[in-house]
Amino acid sequence: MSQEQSQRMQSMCESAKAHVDDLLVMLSKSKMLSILYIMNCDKEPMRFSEIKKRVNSSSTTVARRLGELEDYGLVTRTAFATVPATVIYELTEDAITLQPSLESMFEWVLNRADSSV
Amino acid sequence: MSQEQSQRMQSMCESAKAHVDDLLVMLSKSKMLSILYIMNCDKEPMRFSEIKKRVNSSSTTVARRLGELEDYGLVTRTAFATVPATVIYELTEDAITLQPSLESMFEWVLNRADSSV
DNA sequence: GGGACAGGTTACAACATTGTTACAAAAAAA
DNA sequence: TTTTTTTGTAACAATGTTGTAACCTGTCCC
Repeated sequence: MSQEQSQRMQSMCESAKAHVDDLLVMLSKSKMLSILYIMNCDKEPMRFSEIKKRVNSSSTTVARRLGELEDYGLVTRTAFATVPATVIYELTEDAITLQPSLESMFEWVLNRADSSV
Repeated sequence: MSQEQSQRMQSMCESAKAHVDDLLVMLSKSKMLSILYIMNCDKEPMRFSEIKKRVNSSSTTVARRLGELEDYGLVTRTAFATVPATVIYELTEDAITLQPSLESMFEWVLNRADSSV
């Protein structure tokens, strides 16, 4: 890492602690990163049941996480009055800017997994 | 994102789920991201008490998290037989290759924190 | 009327995690 | 001799989180 980056990191570390903490707590909730992960994999809008199936969790937890993501402005929820109901979730622009980080994180995991097999 | 990258992402999403999941579960534990964050900010080896103070948590939790990070090969623990004891923690080479991802994640967090003030 | 379906919500019991308290070790200082 | 310090660990009560089961809405189909 360059000196310049290092300094930026330094100053980043000194400020905005509370907000950072909030976000870290949110991202630390169970299935949260998984949801962002799978929505990141498959860029299409995704239905509730699809998300639930993919992260392998209960309706309750998935609903809770999606609600939190919506509150934080990371996903949008759109309901269609079809029969039966159709609700789709999409990452917001904001969430999409997080993609590169997640992606390189997952790549790191995979490289690691490869060399440890 | 390019088509090629998208395809890479796709194939990543189909394999090695277990490993990714392991990492996500580990990173989701309380204070885990915070610990990596502060160790990332301040690249020097860090003492137990310093980490504890910075993440504002109990000895028990900090010890648990550091143990998990050590098990996972992301930090090394070095004890010196001084009086009183001195123990330092450092990110491993492996963790350092993960830094750019975490760093950009933290940057994303900070940008968001800023704009929500 | 009675399903069936998607997409939830609510209540609650089961389970997991956290912090607190007590304790330990070792040597130097008071 | 007692205190002080750092770095933990063990036990356990308090707290937080999860999944389960039940229920709900709205509409189409039989």
